[in-house]
Order: sequence, then C-alpha cells, then structure tokens
Amino acid sequence: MGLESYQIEKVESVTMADIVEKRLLDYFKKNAFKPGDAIPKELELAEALQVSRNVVREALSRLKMLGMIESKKKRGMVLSEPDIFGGFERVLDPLILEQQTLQDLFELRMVLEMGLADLIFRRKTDDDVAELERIVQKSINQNKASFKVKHEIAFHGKLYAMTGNTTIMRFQNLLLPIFEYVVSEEEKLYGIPPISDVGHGDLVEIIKNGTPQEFKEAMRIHLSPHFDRLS
Amino acid sequence: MGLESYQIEKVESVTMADIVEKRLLDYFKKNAFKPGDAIPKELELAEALQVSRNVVREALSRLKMLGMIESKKKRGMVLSEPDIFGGFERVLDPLILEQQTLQDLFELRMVLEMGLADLIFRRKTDDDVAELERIVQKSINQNKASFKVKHEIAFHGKLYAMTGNTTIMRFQNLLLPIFEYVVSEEEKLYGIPPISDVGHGDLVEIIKNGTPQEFKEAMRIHLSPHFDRLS
DNA sequence: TTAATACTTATGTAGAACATATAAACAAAT
DNA sequence: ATTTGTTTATATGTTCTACATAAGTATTAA
Repeated sequence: MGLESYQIEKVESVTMADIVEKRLLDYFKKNAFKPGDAIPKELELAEALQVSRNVVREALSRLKMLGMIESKKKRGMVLSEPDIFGGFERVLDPLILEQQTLQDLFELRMVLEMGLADLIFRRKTDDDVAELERIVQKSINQNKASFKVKHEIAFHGKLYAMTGNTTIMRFQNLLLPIFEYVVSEEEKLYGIPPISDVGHGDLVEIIKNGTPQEFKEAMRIHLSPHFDRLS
Repeated sequence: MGLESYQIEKVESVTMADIVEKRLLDYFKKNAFKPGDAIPKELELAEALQVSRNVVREALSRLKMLGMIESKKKRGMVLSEPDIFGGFERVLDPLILEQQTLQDLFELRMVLEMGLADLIFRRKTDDDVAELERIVQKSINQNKASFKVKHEIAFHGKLYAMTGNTTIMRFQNLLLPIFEYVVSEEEKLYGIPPISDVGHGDLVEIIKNGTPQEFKEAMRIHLSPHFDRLS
C-alpha cells in the first residue's frame, strides 16, 4: 500500500512573513483603509506584531510588489490602488504553468471573445469600424507568417479595445502570449488548422450592419478551428 | 500652467528588492527553469548579485507569495507551479479598488457569462442538468434576500463548473464578491432592478433541449437588468 | 520674510549571529 | 541485512545592530 492511500497531507511550513502578510491584509480591511491612508511605521508594526523589523519588511515587500503599498523615506508608507493583474503578469510563463492551466487559459480567452459581442455593439463608434476596416485592408495580399500573427493581434486587440473596458483589454493582452503558445503547440501536434469560413472581413461587416446575435455566431465559426480541438 | 502640463512623471524609487526580483524572474525564464528545479542558495544569489542576503530574501519572499518558489530548511529552494490567481486574490478588495476598476470587473464577469454557452453545451452531462434542476427547484417559494443571493451563487457557480475549466471557475469565484458589491451599490442608487423575463428555469430548459445560440440570447436577457445599467 | 543650515526621522541596505529543520552519513540494534 | 537511532553539516528562518539616504521640521542668519 502506497503512502498516498494514507491521505497524509504535506506539512507546509508557515513562516512569520506569511502570517504577518495576512495580518496586515486583515488589518487594512478591518479598518477600512483606503488608498492614500498612511499606515504604521515598520518599527511600530514590528513592535505590535512582536516580530523583527526584517519579517515585517518581507511581508511589506510582498504588498509593495502588488502595488498595494508605496513607501518613501521619512514620509512613511501609504496604501495605494494596487495593480490588479500585477501578480498575474509575473506568473504567466508558459514554461512554468501546467499544461492543463495553459489549456484553461486558452479556453478562457475564447470565452471572453465570444462574450464581447454585446459590449462591442453597445459601444462601437464609426471611427472604430473604420479602423477595423483599415486593419483588415492592410492584411490583404500579406502572407508572411510573422505578419499574420501581428495582424491577428491587431484585429482582435481592436475588438477588445472597442469594449471601452481597459481591465478586460489588459487581461486579454496578458493572455495573448499564452494563446499564441498553445496555438503553436497545437500546430506542432496536429498541423495548421483549417482556415475558418468566417474571416475578419466578415466580422467587420457584421459589426457594421449586423446584430450581436449574428456576431456571436460568426465569432464562434471564426474560432471554430481552435474550438474543435478542445477535448 | 499646471505642473501636469509638463508631463513630469513621478519618480518612483526603485529598490534593490525590485531589481533583484526582476533579475530572478529573467534568470528563471532565460534558463528555462521548470517546476521542481532547484535554484541557487540565498547566499549564492546574494554573492552573485552583490547585494545583502536581506535584499535577496525580500525578493524571494515576493515570489514565495505567488507560489512560484517553495523553500525548505537545509533542502534549499525549488521553483514550483505558481498559484495563477494568488496575487489577484489578495488585491481584490472593493474598498481599495477604483470605482472604474470595479465596474470593469463587473462587466468582465458578464462577458464571461455570455461566452460560456459553447463550453457548457460541449461538456454538459445529464447529471449536470439534473443538479441544475435541483438547484432551481429548491429556490421555489423562497423569498428571503439572503437565500436569493445564495441561490444565485449556486446556480451560476454550477454553470461555471459545467465548463470543466477549473481556472475559469476559480476566476469567477474571485470575481463574485466584486459582482455582489457592485450590484448592491447600484441598488442603493437606482433601486432593485426589474426581474428579468428569463429566469433560471428557462435557462435550464434551454440547456436541456435547446441550442447554444438560444442559450446566449436567453442569458443576455437574463442579465439585461444589469446590462442595461452600464454606461 | 526668506534662505541657508542643522536636526530628526522613517525607509533602505548591510552584516553578523543564532535558531531550526533536515538531508546525509554513520553507528547500533534487531 | 534491514531497520532504527545518533551525529553532523547545511540552508533557510529570525533577530539585532549599524549605517546610508532621503525628506520633513526646526533653527539660524541675512
């Protein structure tokens, strides 16, 4: 009988820095700290938490990485609006993420893309449509692989931009390298996917004169070469 | 003329820990480190980078927070599969995020919800549908607000679960408190939104016997009370 | 009043010391 | 011979002290 049948759970050592980090987060939430609020000095925290200044600094360093805290000499530290995807960005490396996670993120981006329709139609402007047409126009008679990738990014990036939602846009920008990685891995395994029946030109036409419903269906077909490869 | 017209950018002091953190990340990527690989000892890193062990530890502490590094006494440190949303989770507090970011995240969750259709239809099982029906059944004749919220979470949570995508599921779970916060804030401003023409029962019926296209449209209508409030 | 100066303070960095867990090697016991 | 106990070396965890550095504050000089 293997050890795993005993369901022994691995003891993971919790360090002081872990505890202090959590205490600080709880402290901020409990006291409804807002960006701009000053927080206690390192030595005061160390004294209050009964740990060395070093441990406090390790915990603070973590929060600084997330943009949650800013510090200046003499002036002390203030809470600040964190970079919501800061931690996400650092961790998003195809080489260190599990295959399943990469696959999940690949799907996540496709789900996003399918769900954009209503936001796009709600907020599109004539200028947006004109730029989309320009992007599509530029891609005609271009066959180099490197250009195609750039064009893909420009076109779909513009779609995200049209939502007017900078958070979604940032999110998709972060997911992009993952998407490309998964696509290239798939191509190694299964070859170049068939070209979709619906191209960028068709999508633009629908944005111009069609309905969200038509767009959703068109986008599904546009993505279907990828979609059909999902398990 | 105000200072802002000079486009002076705020000098933000870059600390050694910031630099070392970046160097470490670059080092891992450049050398194609994979989870399980051992990384140099603290003292070696300090020596190589010509900084104190203290600074190295602050940088390492950050990566440990993201789950990117695990350390054990004597055994040293190994790279590990990071928690992809770990940093995100810590930062997701309605009180410290800007109103616009909250709004963006609110929309992001709606976009996700609209995009789920194809994954759900691709992977649904009879058991899934049965459970959805059970959830809907339980909600009949329940009118307490607290129950309604729980029911909402259970129903939509099940929809996410049916995608079989644990990353998407985790993501939506993290977004949930934000969603609830924004909804409650909106209710304070504009009152309770009108009840949608499409309820959970209708959605289940479509999942059972309908098409992804019908589901998308139904979900749009289901969410329209929220959607119509978007600027 | 203004400007130059010194003082104070909180963060940033360095280095040493010790605590603690544990891998590895070795010795003892069954 | 395999297991069990003991020793030892070592890498991380924690604390302490000291000093550097930037930036408010108070003081002084013009």
